[in-house]
Amino acid sequence: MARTRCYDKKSGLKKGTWTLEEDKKLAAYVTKYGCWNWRQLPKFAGLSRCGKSCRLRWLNYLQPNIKRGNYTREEDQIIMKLHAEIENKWSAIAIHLPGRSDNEIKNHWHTSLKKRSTHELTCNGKKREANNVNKKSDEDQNISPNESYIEVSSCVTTDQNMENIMDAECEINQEELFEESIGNFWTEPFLIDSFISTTSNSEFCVPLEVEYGLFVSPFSPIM
DNA sequence: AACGGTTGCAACCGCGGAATA
DNA sequence: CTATTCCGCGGTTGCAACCGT
Repeated sequence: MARTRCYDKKSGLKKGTWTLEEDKKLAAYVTKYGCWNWRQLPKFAGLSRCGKSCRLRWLNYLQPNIKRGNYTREEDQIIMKLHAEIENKWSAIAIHLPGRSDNEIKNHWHTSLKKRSTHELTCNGKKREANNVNKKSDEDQNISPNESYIEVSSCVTTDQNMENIMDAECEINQEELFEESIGNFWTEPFLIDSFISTTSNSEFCVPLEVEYGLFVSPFSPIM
């Protein structure tokens, strides 16, 4: 599944699959002190990793509100709809799917949704062609080509309710989303709780600014 | 059972933009 | 204004698991 472990002699930094030990260290450190500086963080957290790698690992895997497992039909529909609108803006799409990282969404798109989308486009094309025959009558009834298209594209949205759900989803106030995720962050019992309990604070080196609260990340529990 | 091809996903890489000196 | 540093994003890669023959 994951890459085999390797070591970059040039930089002296480790690459490849993260071990449970590394996960524990990173999760415990970020939870306690926040991500005040990704580049410096691994040094203080006692990790032989580059900052980018730590950031990625945290965002895609260790973050407490991260949702794992199968995508729901709603999630698939949201992704496909947003991708049709804004294309490969994965981070923007991820905003509409709390708990899913941009990387995860991107992977999901490339592995399954892309094929489905292509298939459905083909399917729509055929339907649209067929519908062109009836276009004239639509115009007579003051129905725009778009409306007509939406109507026949049942292949994409077989359930009108789903469309409504998605539209509502898109209108969710971003502040609410943020508050919700922060709320979950602090209140839900997470895997990392056990990490923290098993990782003593004394294992970390902490910059004075962080230690004494001179610098506080907005994501830090110190807040 | 063995093999080769395909799939799913974690992780890396390079680039661009924002922030800072 | 320029140079440098850092972060975030999107594309790509590599590998284990799965599947079909």
